[in-house]
Amino acid sequence: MQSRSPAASRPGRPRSAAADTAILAATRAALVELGWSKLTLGDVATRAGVAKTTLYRRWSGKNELVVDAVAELFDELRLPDRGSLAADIEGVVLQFAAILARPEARSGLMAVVAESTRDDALRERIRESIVERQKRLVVEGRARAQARGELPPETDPADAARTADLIFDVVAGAVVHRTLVSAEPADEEWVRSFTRVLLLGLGSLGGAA
Amino acid sequence: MQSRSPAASRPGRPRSAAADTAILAATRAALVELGWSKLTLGDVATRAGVAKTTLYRRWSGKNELVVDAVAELFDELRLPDRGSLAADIEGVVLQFAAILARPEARSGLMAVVAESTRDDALRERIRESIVERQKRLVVEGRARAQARGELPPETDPADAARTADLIFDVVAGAVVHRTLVSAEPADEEWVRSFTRVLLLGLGSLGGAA
Amino acid sequence: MQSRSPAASRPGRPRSAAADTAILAATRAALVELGWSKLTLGDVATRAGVAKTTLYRRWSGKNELVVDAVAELFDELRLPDRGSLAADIEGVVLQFAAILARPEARSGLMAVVAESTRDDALRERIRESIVERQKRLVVEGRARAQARGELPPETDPADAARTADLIFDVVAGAVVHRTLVSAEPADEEWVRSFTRVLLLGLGSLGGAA
Amino acid sequence: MQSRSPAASRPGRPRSAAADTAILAATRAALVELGWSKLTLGDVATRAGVAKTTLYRRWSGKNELVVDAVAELFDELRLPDRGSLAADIEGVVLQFAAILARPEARSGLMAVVAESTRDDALRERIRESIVERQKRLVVEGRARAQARGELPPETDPADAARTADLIFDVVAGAVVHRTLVSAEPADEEWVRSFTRVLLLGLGSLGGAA
DNA sequence: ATGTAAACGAGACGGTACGTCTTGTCTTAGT
DNA sequence: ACTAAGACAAGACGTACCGTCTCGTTTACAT
Repeated sequence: MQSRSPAASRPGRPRSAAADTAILAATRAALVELGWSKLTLGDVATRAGVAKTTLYRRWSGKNELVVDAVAELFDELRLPDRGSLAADIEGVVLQFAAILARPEARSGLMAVVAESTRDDALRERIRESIVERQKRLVVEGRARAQARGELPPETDPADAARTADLIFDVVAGAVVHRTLVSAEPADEEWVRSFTRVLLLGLGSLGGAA
Repeated sequence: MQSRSPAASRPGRPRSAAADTAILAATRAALVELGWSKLTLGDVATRAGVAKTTLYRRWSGKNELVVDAVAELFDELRLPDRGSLAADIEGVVLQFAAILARPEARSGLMAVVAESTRDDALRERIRESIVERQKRLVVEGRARAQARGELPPETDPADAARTADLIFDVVAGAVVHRTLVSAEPADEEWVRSFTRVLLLGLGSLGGAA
Repeated sequence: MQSRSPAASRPGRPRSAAADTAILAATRAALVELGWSKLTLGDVATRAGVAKTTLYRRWSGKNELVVDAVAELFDELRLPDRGSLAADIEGVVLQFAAILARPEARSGLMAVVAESTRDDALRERIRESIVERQKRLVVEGRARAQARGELPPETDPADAARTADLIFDVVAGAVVHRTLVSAEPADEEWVRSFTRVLLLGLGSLGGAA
Repeated sequence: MQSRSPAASRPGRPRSAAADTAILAATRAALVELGWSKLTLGDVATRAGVAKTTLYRRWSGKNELVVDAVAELFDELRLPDRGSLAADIEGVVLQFAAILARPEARSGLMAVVAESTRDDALRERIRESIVERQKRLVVEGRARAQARGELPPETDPADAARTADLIFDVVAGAVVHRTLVSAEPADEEWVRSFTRVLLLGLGSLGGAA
């Protein structure tokens, strides 16, 4: 969705707000049924009850459309306050895994990431709409853990940012890899093991599971 | 590449061994120039100096072809013996990051993973050709660390397998996410930080970088 | 060319009228250069400056297209009034022979007739577009000869139709066979001999040529 | 079938005589089932229990093969002695019509004639194998009619040849056009009408049918 | 009996065209 | 100015045949 400057009352028939919603919903439905590679913009337009022209007027192509359709899914994520850092991490990872279990996310997310390796504008759009937007969970979680005394307060803000990035890559990467590449469920047992490694390191795995 | 039963001398003209090599090389070249979504099998055939039919006789489609072309890249990975578990991990992660920095891997790998979310046969092929094949690095690395006394020996073999899977998901996932999603280089500094978290846990990050 | 019901203003962009003309002309040009069997629809589309889809939207295949392209050639035929039945026949047969001497007619006509032996819809299309349309020449010629008193008026209309069919088969068949099978020119001398046989019968051939 | 110079015992394995027979029969069977345009040499080879190479060793392509396969059909034609020229003509025309009613002849004959408009070697082959070979019927029929006194003896041999060609074109052309273009049966009634016109001319049609 | 040479079956090969599909643009008429 | 509908140019898709080739095997004749 490209922002229209002041959205001030421009001449002519205004754009239908309902169309945007219908198109994004139709995109997700098509992702579920067909997957990314068999999804066609003509089909999405038909499902949304909209002409292809309308669709192209608002998005420049399939990739941008899918990014927007998928990005909405991740806005559901909430950081629960379960009383401890470990419990908080487990909670948010399980939510993340649940989203990745939905076919519209599975197929769409990896596809646009793949496309973004050759399209800088697309990569920036993904970063804005998905990555940076969810990084808030790491920042909040760490602040809460520091308040509880579970983690030391950081000194250098640049260092803090670098650390947040690292944690985000480790957490998101592990869940995505488990779910999409290894194709195994990120269930409660796995999440507990993962959280222990994250907090204590590999050495902690020696003892009881 | 599908295994021909015993390759026993069947009647008719035998398949050209050179064609396989040429096709896979052409596929990688096309991935570099065009990326996955603009790669066409007709173009690959032309680059390889081969007819489209020859290509379809050996691979059932673009996805299978790209899996094979990309899988060969990861066979270069070696587990160096650098004297400590941390150093070994850093070494192999840097190699992995170097492969993911190559455009033929970046574009191809995520795309086939995306496709595999809707194609079980493809997912199995990826697992066989890439995931399980490289999991050897985790197994070897752990054995070496246990020999050094850096990690406790495992007792339950089922548990050992589960742990290897977890480590693989964490390592591979983090590097892939850093490289392709966050689109930041997995350079020596990042690899050191990552390895420290992996071995010691989040708490270790408080002190000096 | 399939008639669109009332061609009433249907929604959407109307079909380009220029495309039809360009396609049929391109088809004839391709018949001249390549002949029927090497004519490809992709090539016709390119020559006409039109996409293949546009072509397939209007014709169901090569045969239908060639029938339409060839049929237009025969619409040039005119029945001259040369004062006698013999002279009229000679005139129209020479025109017919001249058309069959053109490569776009030679190659196309026989080919679609051959195809029509296994395709009833195609046969009907040929009959409508070519055969029945030119049968007018026989009907007009006979009426004129009857007006001159050269032929007796017919009594039974069904019999008249049967006779017109017979004459058409004899005339068209002889010229086609001479031109395409025997591959000899249907020149003035031949046409004179043929007309004499047609009017007077084989016995008339005994005397002077 | 290209004649091998002296067929003298050349070295090496001799060509299988059975293969020729099987291939021509398979060609006719394929013409019946598929028609000319869908007949493929690979399919003919399979039907004949023969490799494609064997087929190409003997015929240079589809057209040559079909000419040979169809030519054999016309060798069945016999000139009956029914006592009068009219009866003789009717007899042989009915035989000719019967052959053209068979699907292997219908589809194949016109197709190769169409192809021959752009291939001089093919036209010559058709003339040799089919046209000139059956022209004997005209020559014999005329000789018999002259012996009976129904036709005057010819004086100029060149003129006689020209007349035989004309008659052949008229008879063969009319039957082919009736059968394949008009797609009406050349039944006894039609043959009687046609023979009357041929012998007596158009004027004879005025009276009773 | 052995050697030589061509024909044989099988099927892979480089090509070309097929008819369909999707893309992104364009042109109409209707709102 | 916006919409729905659909035609348009472009070009990839995966399949089918083409006619050629490369195999290993078979069949004849001439030593």
